[in-house]
Amino acid sequence: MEFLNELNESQRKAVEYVDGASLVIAGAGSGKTRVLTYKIAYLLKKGIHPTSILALTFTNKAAREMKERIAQMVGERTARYLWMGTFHSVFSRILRAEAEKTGYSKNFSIYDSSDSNSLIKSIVKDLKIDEKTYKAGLVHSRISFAKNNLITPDAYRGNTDLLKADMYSKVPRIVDVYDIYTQRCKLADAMDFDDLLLQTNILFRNHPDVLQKYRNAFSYILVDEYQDTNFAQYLIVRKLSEQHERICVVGDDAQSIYSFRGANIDNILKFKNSYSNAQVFKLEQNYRSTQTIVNAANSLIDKNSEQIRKNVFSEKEKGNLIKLLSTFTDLEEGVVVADSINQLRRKQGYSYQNIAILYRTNSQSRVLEEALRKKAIPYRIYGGLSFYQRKEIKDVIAYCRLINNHNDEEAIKRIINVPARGIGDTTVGKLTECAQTHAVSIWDVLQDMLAYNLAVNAGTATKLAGFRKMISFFASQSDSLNAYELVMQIVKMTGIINDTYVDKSPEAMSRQENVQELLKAIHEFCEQRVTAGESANIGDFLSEVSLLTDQDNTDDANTEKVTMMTVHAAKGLEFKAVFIVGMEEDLFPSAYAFESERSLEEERRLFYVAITRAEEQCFISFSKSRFRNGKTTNSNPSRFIKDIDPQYLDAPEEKVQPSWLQRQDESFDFEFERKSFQHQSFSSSKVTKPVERQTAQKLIKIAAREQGTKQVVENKNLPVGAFVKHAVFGIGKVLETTIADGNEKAEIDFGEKGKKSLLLKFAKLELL
DNA sequence: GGAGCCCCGGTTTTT
DNA sequence: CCGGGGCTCC
Repeated sequence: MEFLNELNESQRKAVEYVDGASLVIAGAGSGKTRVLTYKIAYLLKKGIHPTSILALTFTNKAAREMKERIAQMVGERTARYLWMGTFHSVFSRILRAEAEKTGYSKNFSIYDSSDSNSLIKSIVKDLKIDEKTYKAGLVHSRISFAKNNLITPDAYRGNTDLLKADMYSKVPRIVDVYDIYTQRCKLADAMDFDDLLLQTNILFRNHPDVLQKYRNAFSYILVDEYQDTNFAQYLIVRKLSEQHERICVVGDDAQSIYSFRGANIDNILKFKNSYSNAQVFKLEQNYRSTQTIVNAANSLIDKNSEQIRKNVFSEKEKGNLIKLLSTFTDLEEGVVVADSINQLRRKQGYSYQNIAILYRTNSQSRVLEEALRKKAIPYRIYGGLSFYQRKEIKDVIAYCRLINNHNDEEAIKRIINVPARGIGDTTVGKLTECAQTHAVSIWDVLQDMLAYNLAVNAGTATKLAGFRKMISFFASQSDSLNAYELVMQIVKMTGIINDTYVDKSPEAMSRQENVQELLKAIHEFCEQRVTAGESANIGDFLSEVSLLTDQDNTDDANTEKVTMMTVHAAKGLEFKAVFIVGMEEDLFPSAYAFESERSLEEERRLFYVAITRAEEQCFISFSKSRFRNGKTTNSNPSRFIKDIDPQYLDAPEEKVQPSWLQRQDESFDFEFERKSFQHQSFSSSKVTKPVERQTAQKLIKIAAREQGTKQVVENKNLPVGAFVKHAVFGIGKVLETTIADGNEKAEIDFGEKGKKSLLLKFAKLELL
């Protein structure tokens, strides 16, 4: 097996150990995926049958890429039989296969988060409890937490800790919502994402024979990104592997950034508690980044208390220092980043696709976009609304779901009046209520409206019957037509396709394109399945598409464009140059992270992930003010900057403060005082005074001193409506203030002297 | 039942 | 600033 020579010693050891449980701690850029793929190839070459290998990942993309690499090593004909996929897709397959033991049908629908939220919302409404207190997102995250910890509604009711916690949080009825939510999902023959794991656990618990079957089937189990597993996932893996303990988990505790989604870092930290004989392998050589970047990242993560200590090192060149970029406004930040990108291209020959801009929140992308656009720098933004979350796409999918599973409540509610066919909210409300009282699905009510005493007038009844017949007709076709042919019929007959042709507005055009795109995707899906000799009906399509996100949209990933994404989305990727922007208190770390040391440490890991994306150059920028939620707020450099050993940082020469910023301080005195009166604590030096030259150390000291000071000045702009006095124009009223190219401008009405647009850095205005 | 206005609230998000 | 949801008016 000469391919093992392509590995370094620790990688090779990790690959060759197959006799028992092992934990591979893989530092950033240390060849984690390589170890996994080689290990699978190694097992296959040792004669293990591909169907006995279960490899679990967190994204479809990771699974697909790994499968491709393995196919290259051992051949496609072998690789295709591997059980490789996301937790959710693998276990949804098993749940469908074992449907008669689960209480769900094999055609069960999968509710995505928005389906879950909308169902929760309707339940909260039904229970007549306050919708503001019981916000769908909040309730969903609690339900999700419960499910991830295998706490059923009954167990929840018996758990005094949870009940108390809910009482203190003033949401004591969460448990009722959870209970009803579970019933409604069941009635709709639908599982949400968390159910796929919960129900798998329940299946294994209630049916030891089934568990045993899969234990025997999977003689080797591998788990990628183990630091991101939750309890439900941990237990599935544990149950499947506890007899033979031929399990290998790979991950990096330093890159655990999904605890808000239920991931439990303890799973990796305490792996040895579950598998006491486990061998631990550490991959510590980083092949991605320069020494400076690796060392800087190490010095940062060293500040976390909860971690598995490791010594990540790089043998690449030392490389440039991490450059700190300090600006006064977020607009200026955009300009500086754009300029630096141009410089990287000119002086170092980087191309756009070598460069990424990473931020903490999606909303930061806007200003950056504008700055790049102004300098004609091409970019591509990842994240935001995914393809499958777009309305028109979800509508079409909802038709498919309803045809496949008539009881799917969220699907029927979604499309019963799309395109508009005169079945409004009132009617849907009646239908839902009627279904509730008889404990049946909405579809059941439609089947026999008279028997269920549905109180609608004759016209509405006709429309409902028409809808029901249409869905039944599609369903009757679903055996003879493949997914593509059926969806084609749907979009034509329902008028969805015509709906998108109503006008030539950009929105309508885009919807049209999206539907076409979907049709194309379904077409490809069908062709692939047919080539592989598999069926390609609507159910086959749905079971794939429900667990698909467009993270793996590779359409123009290799084009000449700068990548812009959140740090979360950047995990696993690498770029020659990385800009981490908005490194400010309350933004990164997020203001939400201050509740606990744990969440603060997670933010630090997030920053660690960001830095370690860089191969050669890393830039960290922060701004002294930022436009957020409609307001300009002042901000201080992130505490995390001072966590990095200053010897790896190149701090900026502080520019002389522009006069407009200084005078702004004065003009805002009254606003300043009002606020500081309200909040007792404030420091008078909100803005760093001009400094000729600041070393990294000094700057970091300032960061240290300023962090923790609550912001009191909210609006740096001249207040609209204020009266000002100008040396030449006299007294005027402020109509509007804007910031263009980092310069604050004000539109001021000077009465008979007319309206003037003035740059505040030049106009000597006195606030009256 | 549907279009247009007002008010509120606003992290991250592999499935 | 922005989108979503609730409300009003046709």
